[in-house]
Amino acid sequence: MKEHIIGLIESAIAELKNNGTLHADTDPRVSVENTKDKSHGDYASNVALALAKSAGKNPRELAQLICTALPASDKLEKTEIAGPGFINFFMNSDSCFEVLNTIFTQSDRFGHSNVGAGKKVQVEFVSANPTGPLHVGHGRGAAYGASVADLLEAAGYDVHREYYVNDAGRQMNILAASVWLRYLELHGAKFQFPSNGYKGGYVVEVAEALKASFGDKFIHPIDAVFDNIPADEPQGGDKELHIDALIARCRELLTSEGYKQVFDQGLNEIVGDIRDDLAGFGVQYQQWFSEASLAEDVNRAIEKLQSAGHIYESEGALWFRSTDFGDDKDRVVCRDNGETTYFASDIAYHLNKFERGFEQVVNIWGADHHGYIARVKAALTALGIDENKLTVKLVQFAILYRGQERVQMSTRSGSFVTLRELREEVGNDAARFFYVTRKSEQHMDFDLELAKSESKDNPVYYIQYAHARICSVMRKLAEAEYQWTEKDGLAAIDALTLEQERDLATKLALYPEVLQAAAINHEPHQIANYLRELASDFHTYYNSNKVLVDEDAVRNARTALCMATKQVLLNGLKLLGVAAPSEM
RNA sequence: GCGCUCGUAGCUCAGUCGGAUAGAGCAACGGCCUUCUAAGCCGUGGGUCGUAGGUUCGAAUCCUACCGAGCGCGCCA
Repeated sequence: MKEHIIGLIESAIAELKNNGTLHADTDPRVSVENTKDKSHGDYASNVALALAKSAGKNPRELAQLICTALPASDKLEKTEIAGPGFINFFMNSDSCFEVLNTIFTQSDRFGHSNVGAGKKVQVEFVSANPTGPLHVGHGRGAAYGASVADLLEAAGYDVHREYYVNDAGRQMNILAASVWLRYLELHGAKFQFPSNGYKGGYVVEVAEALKASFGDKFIHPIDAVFDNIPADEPQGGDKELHIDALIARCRELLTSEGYKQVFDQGLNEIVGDIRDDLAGFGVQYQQWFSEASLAEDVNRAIEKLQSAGHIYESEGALWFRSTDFGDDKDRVVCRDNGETTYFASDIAYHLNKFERGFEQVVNIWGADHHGYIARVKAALTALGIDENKLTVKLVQFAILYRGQERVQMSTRSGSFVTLRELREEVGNDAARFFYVTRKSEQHMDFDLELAKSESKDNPVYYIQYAHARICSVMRKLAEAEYQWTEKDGLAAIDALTLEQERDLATKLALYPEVLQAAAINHEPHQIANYLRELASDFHTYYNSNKVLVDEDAVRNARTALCMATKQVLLNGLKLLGVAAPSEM
């Protein structure tokens, strides 16, 4: 419809150019927007305002000229000039309810588009270190990323969802050592657990699984384990040196084969747990990408940068001159001990992404990683890849409240609130919805009490209830032994004469546009807000008008409007990963 | 100190490409169940869009400076 109006205006402008009213070179993009106020019609355009200056006419006069030059349209009831020179377009009733036919025809694909044109896009999200269960902070990235991916798919992109598993590096070694020490405890060893080790209860569970799989295989006398290990922090030593020495001892005593078994036990148990957790949250991936599998790519990436002249050596380390590409400082890619850095892996990973043929890459990161964007983009540019193909979306942390009271989270103590606990407490639907109801870069307060409440305060229930109400009407319709088909409904569409019916249909017609904007801007909250408005319009209508009236035409038409609403609610909720219950 | 993300009603937040009188929900107050689910609906009040300049027909939106909040600034991941 909007395109239709743009077309009308464009041909009007073309005509004004022909008769010399407008300069031939004036070629502004025609802007048509949805009106906020119904008295302004259904659509409005500001072309006259935008062109007034170059045409040397006042805006209202020019608007009048454009209006007279508009070709006739059977979709419009009238046009008006208003305010400083806006042109308002009023749709006629038929074109207003055309959308019902479209919705029935396209059903679960209503709102989908092909703006993505099958472009391959990768969405990488969550990617939390597999050193422990996901906590509530990861939940927001999970809900957001999953919805963004679904939105892009609905917009015609070929979407690949990926989780980058940080299965290399020091943190994982600390986990392996922690698992092994807990395993020794299970076999009766007594000692002070390292202050920098992973202390969460899940480590003990992994140790138990290790014991179940391998029995006594990894037992060593505790004196041998702690012999000549530098003191831990509580004993006046350095906690980093202490844990590093324990890792080295672990490798030494278990040999590389045994160490790998312990390491893999931890990795697999925890990745498995994360995978189950996310699956329970309705979040699925096409691929779980292992950092460790990049080993060769890392060297290749560094060599590539080297041959392009972007690497130099200093203080025994290899540095990437990222300052040439807008970064604050140069970055080490290979340490003086010969080990490559995490950043080097990340360069390789991003190179790998583009080598796999993704035309667009979307990374969803916690806001604390924002300092990383510049260097990754610098690396891409240095590798000859257009940095604009990478979009990084930052997700701010959610602060949990229980009513007025802030819920404290502390990772160190191991007593943090896990995503799983959150899901069990408030339910998947409320959690998914609440996480995406605010724009991602906005700080968010997450009130557990509100998310749990089954009342009108809770927007999730409000929207779901609208869907359930329509399902209920359909059950009543069947009980009353009325017959209804989409065809009957569409045939009776003239019976929709109320203003509220028109408002509701107009809102339905807006959905494809909202979906497209939400997809392009990676903003699922637009869907959440839209659904709330749609539910509100529906409740208003439903409350003041009976659907199942005796008169066949009115009943059939209203039922059609309800069914169309039901479809759009369902489509929208699905994109947010929220269920659409048929009764509540 | 430098950088990133922000600052909109008492609270939580929308506000799309710069458009008309800045919107929702909650909270507050007042109404509506004999009727398809009251998990709902209707109404009222509530604003210096952090501050000060600038850009223009027009600024919550764009630019600059400042104030305030959070985060980041490692040969950790």
